[in-house]
Amino acid sequence: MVEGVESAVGLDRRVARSKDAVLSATYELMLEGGLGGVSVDEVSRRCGVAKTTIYRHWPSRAALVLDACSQMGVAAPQPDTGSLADDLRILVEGLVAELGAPGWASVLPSVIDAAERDPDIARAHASLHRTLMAPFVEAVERARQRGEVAAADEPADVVALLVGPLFYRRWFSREPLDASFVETVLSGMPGRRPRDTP
Amino acid sequence: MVEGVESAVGLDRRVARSKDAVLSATYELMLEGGLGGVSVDEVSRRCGVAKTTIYRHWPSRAALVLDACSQMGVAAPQPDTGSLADDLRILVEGLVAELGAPGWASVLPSVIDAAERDPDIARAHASLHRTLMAPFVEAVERARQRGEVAAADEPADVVALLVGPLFYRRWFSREPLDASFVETVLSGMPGRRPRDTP
DNA sequence: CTGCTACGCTACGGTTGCGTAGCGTTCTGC
DNA sequence: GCAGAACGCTACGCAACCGTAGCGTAGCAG
Repeated sequence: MVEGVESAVGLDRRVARSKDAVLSATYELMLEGGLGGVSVDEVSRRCGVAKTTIYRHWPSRAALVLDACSQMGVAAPQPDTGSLADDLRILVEGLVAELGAPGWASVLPSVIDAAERDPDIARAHASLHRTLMAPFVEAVERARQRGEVAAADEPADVVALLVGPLFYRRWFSREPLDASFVETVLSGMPGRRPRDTP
Repeated sequence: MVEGVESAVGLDRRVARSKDAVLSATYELMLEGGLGGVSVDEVSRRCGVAKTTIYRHWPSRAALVLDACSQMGVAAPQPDTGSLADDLRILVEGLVAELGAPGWASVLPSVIDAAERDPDIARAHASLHRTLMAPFVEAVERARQRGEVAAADEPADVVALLVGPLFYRRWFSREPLDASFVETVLSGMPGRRPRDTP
């Protein structure tokens, strides 16, 4: 990693193989026990890569967790139907599916908790959050340029009103995220009539 | 705790004193490091109560944490102005203040994370959540009986639309919870005209 | 083919934490 | 006062985890 000659890309396949295995096992452990559930010994046991090798690639447990953390979320594809309501419906349905599946959704609380006290994790969380929410913000931005949303409305605010209730249901109230609730949330968005006058 | 004769209420002041000190220190440690930041040794060190004494009152670390957890939130006073908008404004401003202060707001992510995998914590979280949100639900219920809210609207849904964005800002997007955002959230509630036609 | 590099293995040392045991002391309720 | 409960103290045993060292082996690049 420091040699400066051969580390141009990834000349040694052994390195790539080890790193992949380690990161996979780390991610798997995160799913099971949150960030705190990751231990280097257990990662080593799981993926068959020796602990010494792990420490050859990451200087500490924190660095490993942070690395796995940073590669977590995948942005949803950007919809572009020309209608904000339709774009948001697509995005929300994707998000709801993600929230119900065992993936980053089950790790995020742990990340948020850690971010409360660890600046490095806070940075990773910010980046992850940006990635996940970018399509939402972009959809609102475009709608604003089309005049579908008032110029005074901050896209970030609109997104908060939309996804806030979804996150709330998933983690805070732990009520089901059913279709009817999704409808209720969507019907409060700009470009639609308010939900008490349908 | 098992004697059955003297433990009627709290006959021995020593017990009350120890328990109070231990629970206080436990709560303090929670504020600093979340549920995972609580260790029996550290609690003992902090409050000056011997570790053996702690184990005389709680069978395990988990039981202690759970106990401290259960005594966490305090319900806001129930407003009753006769207007849903005003009631909600009062409640929301109280909640925003709480979210900005170092109290249960900084521990909740940790509780949520633990609840994801620990049924006992999940129960404590459900109870805590009920306590914190009860005034909101009650306010909406009353408004519904006054006809201010459509009978078809579930109070829990209305509350989710209201507080979801606040929680989202506090923990997920980590943007400031300023007055203008609070206004944006409040203006989307029933009994008010939608925010794009002021 | 050869030399370098990554790797696995074993074995540490140190820390932290859980939960228990035994004993002497102090406080409390009666 | 007095018996008994609660407490503090010290000292354990055990497990998990972090991070390091040394050595021999296997695989890669040239």
